[in-house]
Amino acid sequence: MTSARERILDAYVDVLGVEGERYATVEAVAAKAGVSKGGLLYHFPSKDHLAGALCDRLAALAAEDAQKMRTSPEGPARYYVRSSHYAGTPLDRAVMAVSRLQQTGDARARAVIEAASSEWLTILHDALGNLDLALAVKLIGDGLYYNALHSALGGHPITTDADEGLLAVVDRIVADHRVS
Amino acid sequence: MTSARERILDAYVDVLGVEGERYATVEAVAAKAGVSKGGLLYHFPSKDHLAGALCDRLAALAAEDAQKMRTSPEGPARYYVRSSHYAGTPLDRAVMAVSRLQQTGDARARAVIEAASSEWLTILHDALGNLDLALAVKLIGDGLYYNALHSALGGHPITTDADEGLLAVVDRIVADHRVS
DNA sequence: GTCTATATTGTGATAGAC
DNA sequence: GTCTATCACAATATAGAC
Repeated sequence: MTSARERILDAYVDVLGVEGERYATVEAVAAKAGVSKGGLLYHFPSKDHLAGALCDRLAALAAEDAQKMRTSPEGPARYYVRSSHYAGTPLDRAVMAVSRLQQTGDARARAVIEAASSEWLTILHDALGNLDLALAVKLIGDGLYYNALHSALGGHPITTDADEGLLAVVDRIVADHRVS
Repeated sequence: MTSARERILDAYVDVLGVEGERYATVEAVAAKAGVSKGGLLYHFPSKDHLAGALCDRLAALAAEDAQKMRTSPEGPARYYVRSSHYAGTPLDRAVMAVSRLQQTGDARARAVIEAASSEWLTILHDALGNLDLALAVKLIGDGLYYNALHSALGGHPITTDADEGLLAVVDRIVADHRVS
């Protein structure tokens, strides 16, 4: 049995991702986690603490992912674009949730997204040797997140499969710039 | 002097874009527009009507833009990527505002963004003749919006200049695929 | 058309029982 | 550790004066 703390955090991610920030009330999250409002507020003294814990979780998951991306056999560019297709992984869900949080003006949410984003761009730049090219690849991945962000609400479960045609275009862009 | 209705709608776009959905209360919007809460609710019988009017405004601006994009001398691909850099145009501001609205689960916001998105992709597909390539270009533009969405909050005024290096990469991608 | 109350509801947070 | 009240406050919306 996972700890109550983790279950509550999972429920928060879930409600943020599926219903949106407006519906992620303490009561709704508590209900989803199977505890009462008071029960939740024992583990997280305020809603703000809950948000902070979520940001910490994303920071940890993003650091893990950066490591995988750096050492990926297919190369960071293909890895980034492929993994930017929403597939419901813990990282995907955390990014979606914190993106929603960030829209409320939460400064930590902004900072953690900005940090991860900057790290991913650095990895692409290191691998591709060209900042404009790295930016183009990064933006394709970000665009996938943007679309997921707009598709995921209102109970639409999304999970887009990695798009082979798009990946082929990315491969080609990268290859074309390498020979120049 | 613009009509009070338009002034209120402008204020709504402003607050949504700069402070976020959470702070876009009827009172805050009314204050920004220089009227009272009751004054606002005379023009828009409910907050929901206000949201609906904003979606209608975006639909009109997006239709205008699609026309410009189709007939752009630089070509739809370069036009789309260049104009996706946030420059504070009425369309930029409306997209940003409705994106924020969409995050609350508003169905009309979702529909209008989805419709514009689909139209832009169609134009790119028609111009480039290759759906995967059109998708890649579209995603680069969407990625720019995604980043603007995260940068714009908390009083950070953004207005990114069009990035010539990125545009050059896009030109090259398009050219490379045309000869094949 | 625009304002000042006021009613109503929803939300975050506290207190204290178990 | 978790629950059931309960409080304090903010937000939408209404009513009626001007």
